[in-house]
Amino acid sequence: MKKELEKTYNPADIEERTYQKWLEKKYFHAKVNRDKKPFTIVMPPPNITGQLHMGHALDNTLQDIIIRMKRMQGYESLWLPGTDHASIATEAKVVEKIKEEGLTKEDLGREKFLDRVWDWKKQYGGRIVSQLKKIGSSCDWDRERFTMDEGCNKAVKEVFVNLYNKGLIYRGERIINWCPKCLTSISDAEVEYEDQAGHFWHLRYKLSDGSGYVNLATTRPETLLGDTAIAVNPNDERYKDIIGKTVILPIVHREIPVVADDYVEMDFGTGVVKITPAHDPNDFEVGARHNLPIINVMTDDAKITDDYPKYAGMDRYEARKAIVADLESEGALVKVEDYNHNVGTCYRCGTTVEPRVSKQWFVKMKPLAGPAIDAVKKNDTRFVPPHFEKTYFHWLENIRDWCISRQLWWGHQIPAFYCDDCGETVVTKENKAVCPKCGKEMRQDPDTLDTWFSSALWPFSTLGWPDKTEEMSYFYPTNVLVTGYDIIPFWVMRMMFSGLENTGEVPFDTVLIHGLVRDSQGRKMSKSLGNGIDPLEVIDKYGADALRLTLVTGNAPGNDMRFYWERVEASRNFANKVWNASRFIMMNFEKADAAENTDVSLSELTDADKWILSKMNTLIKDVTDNMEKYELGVAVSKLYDFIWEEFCDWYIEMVKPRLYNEEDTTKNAAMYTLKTVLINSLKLLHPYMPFITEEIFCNIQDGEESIMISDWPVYKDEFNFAKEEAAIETIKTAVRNIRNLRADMNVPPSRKAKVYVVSENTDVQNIFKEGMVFFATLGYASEVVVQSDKTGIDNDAVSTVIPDAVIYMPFAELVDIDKEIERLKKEKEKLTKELARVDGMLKNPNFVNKAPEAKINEEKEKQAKYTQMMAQVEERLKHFS
RNA sequence: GGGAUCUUAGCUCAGCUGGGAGAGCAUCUGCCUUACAAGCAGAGGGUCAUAGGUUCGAGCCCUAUAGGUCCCACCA
Repeated sequence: MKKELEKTYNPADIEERTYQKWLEKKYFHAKVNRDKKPFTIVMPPPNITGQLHMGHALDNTLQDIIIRMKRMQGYESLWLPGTDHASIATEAKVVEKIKEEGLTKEDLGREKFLDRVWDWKKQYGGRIVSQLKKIGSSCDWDRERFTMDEGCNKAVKEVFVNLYNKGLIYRGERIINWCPKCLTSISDAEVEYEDQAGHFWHLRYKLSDGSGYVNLATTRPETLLGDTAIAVNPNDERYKDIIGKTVILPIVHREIPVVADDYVEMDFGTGVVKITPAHDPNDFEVGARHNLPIINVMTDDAKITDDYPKYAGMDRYEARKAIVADLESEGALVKVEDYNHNVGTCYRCGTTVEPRVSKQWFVKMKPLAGPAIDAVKKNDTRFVPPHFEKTYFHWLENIRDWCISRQLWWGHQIPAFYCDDCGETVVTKENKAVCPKCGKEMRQDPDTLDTWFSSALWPFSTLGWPDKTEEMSYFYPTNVLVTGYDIIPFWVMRMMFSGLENTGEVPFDTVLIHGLVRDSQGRKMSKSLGNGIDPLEVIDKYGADALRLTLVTGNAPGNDMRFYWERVEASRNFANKVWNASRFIMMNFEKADAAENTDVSLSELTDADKWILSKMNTLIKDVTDNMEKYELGVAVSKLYDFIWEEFCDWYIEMVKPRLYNEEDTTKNAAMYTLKTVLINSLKLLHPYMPFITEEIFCNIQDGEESIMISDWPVYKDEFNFAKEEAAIETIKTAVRNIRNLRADMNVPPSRKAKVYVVSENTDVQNIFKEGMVFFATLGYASEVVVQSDKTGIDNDAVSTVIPDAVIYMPFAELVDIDKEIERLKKEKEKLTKELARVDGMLKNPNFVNKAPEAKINEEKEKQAKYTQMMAQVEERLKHFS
């Protein structure tokens, strides 16, 4: 035993110093060690632009809990950290920054701009990393990676070339989602739809042959400039005769055909749709089916092109107004309705995306999706909780090709080269290419890859792939991936098919899904609402352990949770409880230093010692089981209850008289038990609350240098004491009943009472004779008498019935007969109800015939117990009536 | 339109493969008992959304209904 602990737990100074110690000792570092089984978690890399938020705190706490347990269980445990280059977000940040200097990307040029981004990364990219350390993350920082480092770049090129050679990556002119603010294409998954109030403009088109007009409606009149047809349903009787005719497009006065296509819904609007293949994905497909021309009417930043001088340079919304006005003056506008519709927005900046036809690179998804679906169907990878595999299947089964090229500079440049002379394309891992046809030096595609392309390779690129490294063969496939359900389509899915395609194996055997941390009103935490809670603020106020505990208690995997300061307070209180229990134990060790480290044989243990050791033994088993099933919340609540209730409120209270009594001969046994239970509890708790457990462990256990590298507790048969457990539970019931009686009668603790225990059962008598001392300390008894009948007990004494015994307390002047009768009646009522239930079951022939025998016996025992207690209660009642 | 998920104490949520309804906070009562008032001892509070079904037995399994949340698709 070293030094005395402070009266309350103060996390601030302890956390910093403890984390430093762990780092110095290299406890987080994992090596290839063929003598041990590996356990691997690869951290979802936070964006370098990011600041730690509650989502990160939750995600990393879960990972840390798992990896710390596995490390203690003796696995070679690797938690590999890293950060993501976040192309759009980072590029936007740096563009913003150079704007302050009056510069644009183009002013600087690609190379200099990228230098600036790397500078930015150097300066701010580590911020999130140091924040991760604050919550106690035990990752192997020696292996920290970055999605744009050399190794990742090598992996990216390898994959790109492989997929290209297999025909799974292709370049094509397609309609894609374009963000006019970020000035890049984005993938389908990166578009977020939101309901927006808009209008429905009803227009009138004149048939070219002068035979009449056709009415149609649109939410985007400005795209009319690019219309190349109108369409009707082939089965629509109303329009049968105009199919194949042409109409005059208003304003533009272009002659465009009327085509028939199943895509058009007869029941919606007028049943006629204008077709703009260049600016609507559905129209694009209609256009493809009917060989319609594609007319792009907008520039990169969503302004009308110079092809339409009247509107040139106007952005889409200005142009809309101008065109609507012109339609009206031309007499082509029939009416305007209010209309709500879903609009796609860029998930990064919120700008309305503009569907646009352009030449991009795509990954052909169908052939890759199949194996990814099968792997989960075969349970090679399983989801926790399992129902998220449905989300996963849903996405993969309906997947479309993945647009992977981005018109950005920050990212992995596409390893494709073009010949400006002959148009030849070469895809290669080399940094240069010469045209195989005309020998000319080729120009590399200026675009970069979707950030998620490199993230998809993260579980193996970080382990050295494509090289055949030791790490790769030892740590891969990884064990568990921890992430939020919102990331399944972006990332989990893509890692799955990338892993299978490139390594032939699933990248992880388990996907542990968690929910979102919301504010106290259930809203998503967001910058715009200003309702976010900074985890670092929580750590400052209450400590990292309290934050971690708050994030994992009372929450089932995959469910969202609400953040309440009150919950953090409760966690902090628990930390303090653990602290003080430890303090109590250490104080007693100091007093009795001779007793310290004395080996105690099992025969010296009292019933109370055996009871708590037995409980602890069960706890070890349960907590380990729950944790291995990733039921982290369930596990920690069992721990919490055990430590607070069983250990602190019962065992420590029971053991006090032994510690305070100089003569007591079982003191060693008590000390041994206190220490054993405390150490084991601390170990089980360590993954959840690493700092406080380390601090206490190191103070109490001078031999070992860290709880982090100590052994995980295991269940031991010799600590299984069923009989003693039952005995102490009987004592606890009796004590609780006595306290109840006293509280009912408002007897202050200062007023002690003589307690009689009457039982005919000698086993029960012995239990109470052994446990007499507990009645004095826990039940405020002045004297305890155990006897087999009521001799010498005042008949008016208050009483309480427990199985096989009646407890009497003579409080002559305090007894309120009416109250006593009321209480007994309540007890009777309760027993009557229980008996009715048990009797009902046992009288039911179906139950007796069909229920398992163990269950029937259990009910029979209860029946006997309740019947016996009922008789006692009735006898007491008879006396008073 | 399709799918997922939720509905349990005043509030926020647990409840693992079906076998006597739980926690934290809040409320009420009594305690500064030499580890802890960030504490101790007690109390009250629930037709487990509704209606059926399966079962000896349902908060848990099945079906339908209502309400909430989320995801996907989308009618131009």
